[in-house]
Amino acid sequence: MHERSTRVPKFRRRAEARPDEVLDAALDLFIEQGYAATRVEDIARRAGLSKGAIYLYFPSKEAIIEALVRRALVPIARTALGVIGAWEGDPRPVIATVMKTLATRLDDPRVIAIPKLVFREVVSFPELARMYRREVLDEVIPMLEALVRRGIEEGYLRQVDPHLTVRSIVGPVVLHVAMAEIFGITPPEGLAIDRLIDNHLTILFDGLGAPQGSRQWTSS
Amino acid sequence: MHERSTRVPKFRRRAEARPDEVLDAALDLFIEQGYAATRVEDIARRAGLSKGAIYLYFPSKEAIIEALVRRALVPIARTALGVIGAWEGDPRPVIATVMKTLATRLDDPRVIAIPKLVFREVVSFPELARMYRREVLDEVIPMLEALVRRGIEEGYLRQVDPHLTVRSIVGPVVLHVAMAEIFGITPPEGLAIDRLIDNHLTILFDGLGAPQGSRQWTSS
DNA sequence: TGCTGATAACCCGCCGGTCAGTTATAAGAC
DNA sequence: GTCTTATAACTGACCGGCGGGTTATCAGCA
Repeated sequence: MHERSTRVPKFRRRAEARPDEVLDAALDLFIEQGYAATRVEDIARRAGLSKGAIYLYFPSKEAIIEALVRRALVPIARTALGVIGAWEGDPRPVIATVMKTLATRLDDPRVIAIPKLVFREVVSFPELARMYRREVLDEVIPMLEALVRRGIEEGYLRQVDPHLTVRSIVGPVVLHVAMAEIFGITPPEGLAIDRLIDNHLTILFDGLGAPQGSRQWTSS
Repeated sequence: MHERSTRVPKFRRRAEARPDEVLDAALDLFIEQGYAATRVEDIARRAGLSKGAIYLYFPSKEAIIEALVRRALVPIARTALGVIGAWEGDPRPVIATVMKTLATRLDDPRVIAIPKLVFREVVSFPELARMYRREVLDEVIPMLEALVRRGIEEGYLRQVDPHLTVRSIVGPVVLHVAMAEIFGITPPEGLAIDRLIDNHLTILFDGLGAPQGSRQWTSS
């Protein structure tokens, strides 16, 4: 990651790049050891600074984790918006695409780290959960709900509760990642998230029940 | 030591009950404020003790959380074992029963608190995750897998990957509870976990797609 | 010479853990 | 009963380190 050269220029960059470097270092350490166990001094060292310098850019340790989550939210929300927006006809291909996109993104340790952080620290910092809900969930969930609702109205989908059905769509992926992350429980062949998605979409669209005119929804 | 009485109470004020009382108090506080933010003194006060007395029963703060999780695991594992064991024929009714049982149990704040604790503290105490995996997951998951596998072999279920399919079965319930717990996102009518299960089982068994031949335009 | 980014020693409140001392309980002795 | 004795159960003051946050000072640059 960081190369530590012996001839290190004392005053390197302009101050503009510093905050992001601090956040990068903090994210690494929060992933490794969690928020409470990470000292500000650790963050400073990894960012190539002294502890005091941290406080030139952030007023407190808590401000670091908030800025970290806030910074991560921007691209997530932006990505999600584009995909679903305008769509006519059968919503199933859209669902399949969204799932694959989601799976790909969650495969990145530095992406999955954010919801993990939010979850772990939510008791100490409720503001994190509010941010995450406002910026991500309140954008994505209603969109998926609307997608399901329209699919029902247009006769493509069975009569189900759109709100609850969103859980049936994304729940398995979340659980898959969570089990791998926390307990190290993965399929014999590794994470195999693509295979999970395929398996799940088959069940989701056509049901677990007996074979009857099954279809393949894998697009790759 | 001189012991002569067949009556068990050797010398007690309340020593026998103390460890459990301490664990109860600790669970309450861990739920409210998390492990790191809870002082041993807090636990002692709520249990009606002084801090020093805690260390008569537990060697360290970490031992408290371990004992807490361990105590919770016994009934969980025991419950799960009985349900699935011997079953012939269509596995779908068993799955439905298991799901409803799971949902009911997770509705209890003091039950759901345990996996939440494990998840939050897993970075600091990997032993928690190992315990949880060994005592709960490694018991339940293979059983569900075997259920699915037999269902396939006997022609009741579609050809799917049994391992991955377990995620499609329980994932939505986990996500439902997690969203409610962390972000306060619930259906308009409240948690409605029974309705979630019904909706999910419909999709799981029969698929999200409209029933064959009934792909109709909106029928009121 | 003055400004800025950065430092390292310092301060101090917090909390896990300890321990000498105190109190409650029970069993004999009478 | 009640006095004595033994000890389990418990207390609360204390310690030590740890880590978040501060500040006096410096080093480079124009």
